[in-house]
Amino acid sequence: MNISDVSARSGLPAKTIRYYEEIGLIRPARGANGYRTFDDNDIHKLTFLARARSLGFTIEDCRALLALYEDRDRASADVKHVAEDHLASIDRKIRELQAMHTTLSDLVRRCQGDQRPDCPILQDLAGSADTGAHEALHELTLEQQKS
Amino acid sequence: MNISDVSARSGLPAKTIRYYEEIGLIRPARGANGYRTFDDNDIHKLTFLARARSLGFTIEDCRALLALYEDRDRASADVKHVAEDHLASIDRKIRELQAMHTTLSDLVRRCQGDQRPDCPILQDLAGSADTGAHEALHELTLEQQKS
DNA sequence: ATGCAGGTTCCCGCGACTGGAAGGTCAAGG
DNA sequence: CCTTGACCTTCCAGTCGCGGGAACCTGCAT
Repeated sequence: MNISDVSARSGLPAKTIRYYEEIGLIRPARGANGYRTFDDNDIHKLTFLARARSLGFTIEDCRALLALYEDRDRASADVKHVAEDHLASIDRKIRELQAMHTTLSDLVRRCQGDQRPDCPILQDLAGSADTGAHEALHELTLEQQKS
Repeated sequence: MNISDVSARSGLPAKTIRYYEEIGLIRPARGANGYRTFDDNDIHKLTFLARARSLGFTIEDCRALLALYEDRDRASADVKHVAEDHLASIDRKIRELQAMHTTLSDLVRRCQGDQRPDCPILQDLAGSADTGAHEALHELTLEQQKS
């Protein structure tokens, strides 16, 4: 099976599949012409990777998960650990985005959006700290800067 | 005022301030020794940028917002437009992350996390589509791939 | 023989920085 | 005057996960 077929089956662009080989996630065979030849196991791995990536796991997470997947003596605790760490980072990102959303939607709501130059959004960015939202977000982002 | 003072005041790393100059967001003066010399306006712009970046605006958004900020004849509608676009992209990201969170937290919850190899997380990644969550997320990510 | 759709490698670019090397400058202390 | 150490400068490389495109090779149909 050539790369474009595998691309269609896995949903991954051919470029991505080549990249995954380059970084050692898969090792497809090569035909006499130099073309990559994918077997069922390669395809299986690629769909695994596509699914893991779609859940937001990093490439290195995927490498670890793939290794665990192929290790029949793995402990499910190890898998769960990777997933929980990722889940926590998703949580952090959601909270960060929600804090932005809160502040921004408030500013947008208060902006007339007409031809006049007066604009609460610019006022906030310029540091006129009369809204309270500024400082609240600042605290939040400070808390989250560790990650 | 030298760069480390400005860094302390604006909260931005010196590296970042140099980068902002490089891409033309600020144009600090130079002393006879070649050191950057920042005036109040530079500092004002940098705190503006720090605030805008902390709200998730891209650098190009920041460039536009800064230009609007300095244009006394701007229409607040233009500012609002930039902010609304950004707000929409924040919304998309939140929904994407929430979809991941839903699926992942379900998988984590169902994983025993012990010494045994059986693991619903790996089963899902491997494509055993008996949960229903897989397909639901797939639909979602397909919808969102446009952005 | 020709065309074209596939495949291959290679290198550059993205965004928004961050780290580090190599070197110039400044103020204080011996 | 010399040294030390903290600053400043520029420049280059790396991050993450690919995507674009050049230049070239292969396979198959006409």
